[in-house]
Amino acid sequence: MTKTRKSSNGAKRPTLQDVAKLAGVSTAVVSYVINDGPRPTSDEMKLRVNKAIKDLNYHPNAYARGLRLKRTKTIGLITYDFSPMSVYMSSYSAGILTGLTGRLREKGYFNLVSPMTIGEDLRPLEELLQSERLDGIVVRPIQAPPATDALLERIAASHIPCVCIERPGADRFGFSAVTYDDRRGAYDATEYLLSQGHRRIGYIRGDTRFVTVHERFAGYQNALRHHRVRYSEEFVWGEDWSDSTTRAGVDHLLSLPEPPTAIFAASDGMAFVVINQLRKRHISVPEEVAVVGFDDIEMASLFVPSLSTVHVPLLEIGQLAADLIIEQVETNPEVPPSTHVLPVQFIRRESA
Amino acid sequence: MTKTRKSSNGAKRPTLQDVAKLAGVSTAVVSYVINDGPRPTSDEMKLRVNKAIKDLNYHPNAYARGLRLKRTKTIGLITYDFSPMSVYMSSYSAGILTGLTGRLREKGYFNLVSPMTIGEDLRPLEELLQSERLDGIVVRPIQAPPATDALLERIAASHIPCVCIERPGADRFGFSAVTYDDRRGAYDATEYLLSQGHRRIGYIRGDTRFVTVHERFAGYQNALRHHRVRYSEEFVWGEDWSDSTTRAGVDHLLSLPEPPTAIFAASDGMAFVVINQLRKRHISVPEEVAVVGFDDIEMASLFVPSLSTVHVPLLEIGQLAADLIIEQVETNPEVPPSTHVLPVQFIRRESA
DNA sequence: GTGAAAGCGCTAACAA
DNA sequence: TTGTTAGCGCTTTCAC
Repeated sequence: MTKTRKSSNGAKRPTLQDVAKLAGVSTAVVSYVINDGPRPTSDEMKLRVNKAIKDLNYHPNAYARGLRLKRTKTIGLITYDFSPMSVYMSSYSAGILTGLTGRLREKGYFNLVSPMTIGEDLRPLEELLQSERLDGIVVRPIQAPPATDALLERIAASHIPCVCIERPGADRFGFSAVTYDDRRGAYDATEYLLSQGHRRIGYIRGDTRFVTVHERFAGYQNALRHHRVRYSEEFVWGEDWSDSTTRAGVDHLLSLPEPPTAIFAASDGMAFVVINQLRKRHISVPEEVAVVGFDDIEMASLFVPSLSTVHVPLLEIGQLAADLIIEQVETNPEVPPSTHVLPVQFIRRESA
Repeated sequence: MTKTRKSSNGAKRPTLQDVAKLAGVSTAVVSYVINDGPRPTSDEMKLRVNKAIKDLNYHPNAYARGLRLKRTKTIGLITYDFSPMSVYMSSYSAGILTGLTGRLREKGYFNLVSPMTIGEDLRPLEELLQSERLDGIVVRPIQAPPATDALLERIAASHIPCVCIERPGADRFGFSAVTYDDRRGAYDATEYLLSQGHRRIGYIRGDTRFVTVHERFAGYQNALRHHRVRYSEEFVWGEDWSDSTTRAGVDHLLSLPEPPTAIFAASDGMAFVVINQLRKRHISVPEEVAVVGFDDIEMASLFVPSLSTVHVPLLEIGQLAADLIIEQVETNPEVPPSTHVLPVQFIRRESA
């Protein structure tokens, strides 16, 4: 390979200078034409310049432009989870990511995914924030305000526009947020089970470090209370998402003198394990024990039996977050923060 | 607009100049200290400069540095799929992404995910390539060389180092590649079924536009041939991944005068649907019909019955791709392209 | 309408 | 060793 001009990349890319030279105009005019402003240009200039751009296959250098404009067309997605890479691993966040990346791209923005692990040193984050790489940030904190404050504090201190996804940050940060009504979803699912005549409903809770786990649990309790059905702590199980804990929960529930006739698992993933375990013990679903999940991930409709669950509009969450952050980045007079709570919907399938 | 501070972000970030001023040294020295070269500095300078950096909480502007060095510490991941966002949606690519992002991050690189849709206009890609945002590219083309040539052609023309994942590009591009031996995996899985006494093995193929689909199919055929078991076209079904096609395939196979005793689905997702459909028809798995899948996504071990399948080292694929692309970016004398074929492994579980 | 030129923040020659 | 300074490619003020 011949190494004529540039250090590593072979051919030198044309610059705005080259375009100007070829078109026989000044660099200013080229810039005006490209950006359609801020000064007007004659049609003839436009034509000449555009021809030169085509001929050279010229594309502006994003870094030069970024340096000058302090605008990078890049939005960071920061996740803050216990496992470094659960961003991708769960179908749940895959939905959010898909919505987010898609909408950003439509609007000409790039998406820099940066997964942070809870408890991890925040210095890499600091570096990312201060390096002026990002126009805006979408952050997905899964814990309640106190736990995520350190993270959000750093982001706030950076003065980079930020939108929270799933959980709002503490009010004082003034970040907009896109969340969904998981309490209501759990309420609806529980109410459905009650309407089917179930009076003893086991609840597999999930990792209690997640706020959403508390919200969903509250929905379950509210529904019971509202329908005057006795709530019993022995029906509730779980401190984490693990398969073993979930299976132990099923065993525990079945060992009760009056075992539940339905089990509400606070995530689809756990619901699958619950069904798995019930079947291992030769208990049919939904005939002997009904099971409902939460999230409506793709597999929910595929599973055998298909899973009754609460549909969370994951795609829409991502899209709305993209819209909000771009609005904030592009609007100079800061838009007042807003919190959007998206509705969820109970989906009845075979398992309950 | 007040020129003193910053345009949108309130406080102005400190620059290298500020550090130099505070430390009472020249900007060159600050740069030397930060980058530990290219000129030596005295320990006293190092101390003074580092103190100033701490005091100001200084972090270099990535875009200024990028403009100067032509190095952005950013690797693009370009996927080329039929659906715009299947990157995230499948557990399959989630595994690859996790490995890739994780390793890049460890080595101080950022990851810009850019999903391309097959048939889509390549102009956005062109823009990304020419805008000097990326140090390197990891591309995941799912089709065979001729179909992906246009895409790879553009990448090659940009002279940005590139590594192919899953499928190698045509030789002439000279890209390194990380792939896995899916033909062998299908061979092993088929051989296992044969060893269990199955002689009529249905094959659900998947979307034939994917190269991997052909590879896996070839493995199935090879195993049959090698063991002198009759291959019959009526045992093969499918032109896409859809649930309906898969279900129809099961119905078709069962309707044969001599229906298969085992079904090999070329992806775990389809295997789930196959089992689903078999159960709908009250056929027990694996007693009446054995089922094996391919990929070993997370759900495979969770499913009821747990799925016998071919384990693909998705994480390792991503990690190795990261290693290769960084090596290429950071090594000036171009490293010769290499193709790495990772081994796969048949995992026996309950379904077969 | 157009051109000249001053920087954005950084690195690395070139001087000292 | 350290300081001075010329750019990287772009936008935009200022002059014409």
